[in-house]
Amino acid sequence: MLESTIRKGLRATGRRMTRTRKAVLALLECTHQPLSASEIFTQLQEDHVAIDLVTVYRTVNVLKELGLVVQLDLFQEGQSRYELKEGRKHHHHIRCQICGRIVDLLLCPLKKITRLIEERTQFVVGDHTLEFTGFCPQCQ
Amino acid sequence: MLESTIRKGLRATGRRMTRTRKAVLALLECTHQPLSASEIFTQLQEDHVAIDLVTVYRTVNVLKELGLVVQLDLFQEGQSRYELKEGRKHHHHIRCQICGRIVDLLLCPLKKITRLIEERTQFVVGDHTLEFTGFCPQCQ
DNA sequence: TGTTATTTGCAAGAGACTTGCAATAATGTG
DNA sequence: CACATTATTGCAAGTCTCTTGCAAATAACA
Repeated sequence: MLESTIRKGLRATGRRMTRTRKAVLALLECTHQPLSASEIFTQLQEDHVAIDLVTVYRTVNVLKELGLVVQLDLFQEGQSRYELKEGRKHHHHIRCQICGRIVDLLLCPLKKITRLIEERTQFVVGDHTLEFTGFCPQCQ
Repeated sequence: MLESTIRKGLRATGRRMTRTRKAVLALLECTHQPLSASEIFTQLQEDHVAIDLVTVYRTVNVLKELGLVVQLDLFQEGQSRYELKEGRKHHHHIRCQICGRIVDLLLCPLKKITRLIEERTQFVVGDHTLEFTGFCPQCQ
């Protein structure tokens, strides 16, 4: 996404475009895997971007609030991952239990299910998580 | 489940039936919500059962290894919950965002989806999580 | 009842994430 | 462009969930 557009989004909520926010956005933009905070931290260090892990956490939270980034909680990983939204459709993931690779599943089969659940439970369904684990072609 | 059956399962792996294991099992048996370790701890304290939080963690892990208990990681809760398996079918949950109440969804709509994912990704699919949040009838 | 190995409680540690605060840097104004 | 203002950063320390080490307690079984 255009930096100026993001800058406007930040300004609209009284925030500023900073060196570190640019760096995190750029990293998420060129990475095709959802990254954890510590992975973002490590990768930026390798890229010689000075940033603190605390700032990574604060940055992904801001980007999440702005709706630029989605937070994923994958199956028993014990940490969150973040990926750029960038106009992408809501989707789910499968993670290889061996190598940890995460692949997007370009579908969400839950629309009918959601309606069924609302009928049966009388809940108003908000959000859902659906994540798979398994063995990828290389690790089988 | 019968205590003697569980005792046999424990013995078969060189383990023992203890006061604390009985207490955790009994609590899970009479509770109709998946409980977190700290909830188990607090509830047992109120019931005047002397137990350490560490022992709760160790106990639920043993019961999980024996296949007596299922570990749930609900949507962005930051803690695991445990519920008795007791011959119950695989199922999912919905949690109220306001009051935290958890309701069982007595269905799993993912068999066809799993096959579709295996075809498309060439993964061998192992496990999955599917959890919903929303607003329960009382909190709407 | 006694022997032995498992289990427990306590203290301490690990890992993910948050908060307080002073120093730093982005903004937009003159 | 320089300045004043206010958000942001880095550091230290704290929180929370969960794990590990170890000596003392207890279950199992002869």
